[in-house]
Amino acid sequence: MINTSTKILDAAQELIQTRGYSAISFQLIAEQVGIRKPSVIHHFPSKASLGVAVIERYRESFAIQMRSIKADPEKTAWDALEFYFSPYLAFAETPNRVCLCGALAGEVLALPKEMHSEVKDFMESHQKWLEDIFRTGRKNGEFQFDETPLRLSKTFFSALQGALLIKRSTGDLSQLKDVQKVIRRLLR
Amino acid sequence: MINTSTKILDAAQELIQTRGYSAISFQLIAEQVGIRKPSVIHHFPSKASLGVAVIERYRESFAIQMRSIKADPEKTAWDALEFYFSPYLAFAETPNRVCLCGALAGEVLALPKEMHSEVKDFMESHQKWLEDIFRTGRKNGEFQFDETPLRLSKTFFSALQGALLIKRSTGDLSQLKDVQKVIRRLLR
DNA sequence: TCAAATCTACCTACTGATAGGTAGATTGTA
DNA sequence: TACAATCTACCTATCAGTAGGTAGATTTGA
Repeated sequence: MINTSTKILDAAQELIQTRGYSAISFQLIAEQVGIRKPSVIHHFPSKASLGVAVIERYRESFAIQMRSIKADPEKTAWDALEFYFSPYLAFAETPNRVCLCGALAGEVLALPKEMHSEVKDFMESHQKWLEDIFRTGRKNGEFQFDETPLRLSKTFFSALQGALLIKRSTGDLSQLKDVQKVIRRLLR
Repeated sequence: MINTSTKILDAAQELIQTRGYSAISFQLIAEQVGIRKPSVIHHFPSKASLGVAVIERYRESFAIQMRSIKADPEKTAWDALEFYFSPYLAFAETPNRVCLCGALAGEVLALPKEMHSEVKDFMESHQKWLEDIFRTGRKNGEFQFDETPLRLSKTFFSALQGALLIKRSTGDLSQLKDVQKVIRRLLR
């Protein structure tokens, strides 16, 4: 049996990823979970605290998976890259769904201050992971490229986030698939 | 003397680019322009009609400039690319400002239906322009690349839109500058 | 061991603020 | 004088959040 707090976090995360933080409300989340609005507020006393909880859980689950990939000596840089690609593809399969932090970045000015640094840290840590994958892959001969790993990670992270954004308005899944294809080919 | 309708469109566009469509209101726009809320509604009878007007004006001004570049036989593919880059840089100089359609794509589900196809058409026409620049540039020997112009345009358009999005949350202008740098180097 | 105290989860009913939008009077100008 | 632009005053819906309370499980202490 999954508890109410988790149900609220699940509902809030999905709603933020599909509709955005400004567009969601305690009322909407309560309806999804099947309880009343003040009961949601009982678990998360403000919209800001709910937002922070959603983003912290999201970052943590990403971080755990990335750490386990990096710790595994069996995994190649290609494995790590494909692993990094996989959640983007999963999001793109759901209509209108983007990366949580991509959704939040789109409306930072409408966000409570407590969430700003969470979004910023998310962006920076993802770019660091990618940079690390590129650096390691080139060092061990898996990847070939002329750019610096830093600039390359910025470009390709931008492209992945942008692809989800664009796919949301065109409905065309190939936006993301083609971006991932191009990234793979530019590394060979 | 610039007329009230134009002032309203200017204010609405800037507010959408910095805060998003959901976050703006007739009240806020009225304050920026220096009139009362019902006076704004006199010019644009609904929020949806204002949104559509903003995006149509934006698309048209972009289209006019792109047509003039393409019609000019003096202009090289590099010129066209640098011209295409310039508004992104201009947006990035203003804190929190992104491409209008990037901002709108981030919240399509919160948008009135009339605006959906406008955003979609914007995305598709921008990718077509880029594809055309890449195809022409390769044909006349200015650019070298192995990918198809279509996939390359999707990737780089994604990267430009994504860079603005990310820059908004990190505040780091180099996100966009590095992406443009990488694109230039990958074409040589 | 049994009852009082406390905690958790949820409820109904409300507040004040703000949203988009309307009705109708007033003002400025050609 | 006629019309567009602007105004004040208002509407209803919805927002985040509060007040005050109920039901039932858990903990505490004589």
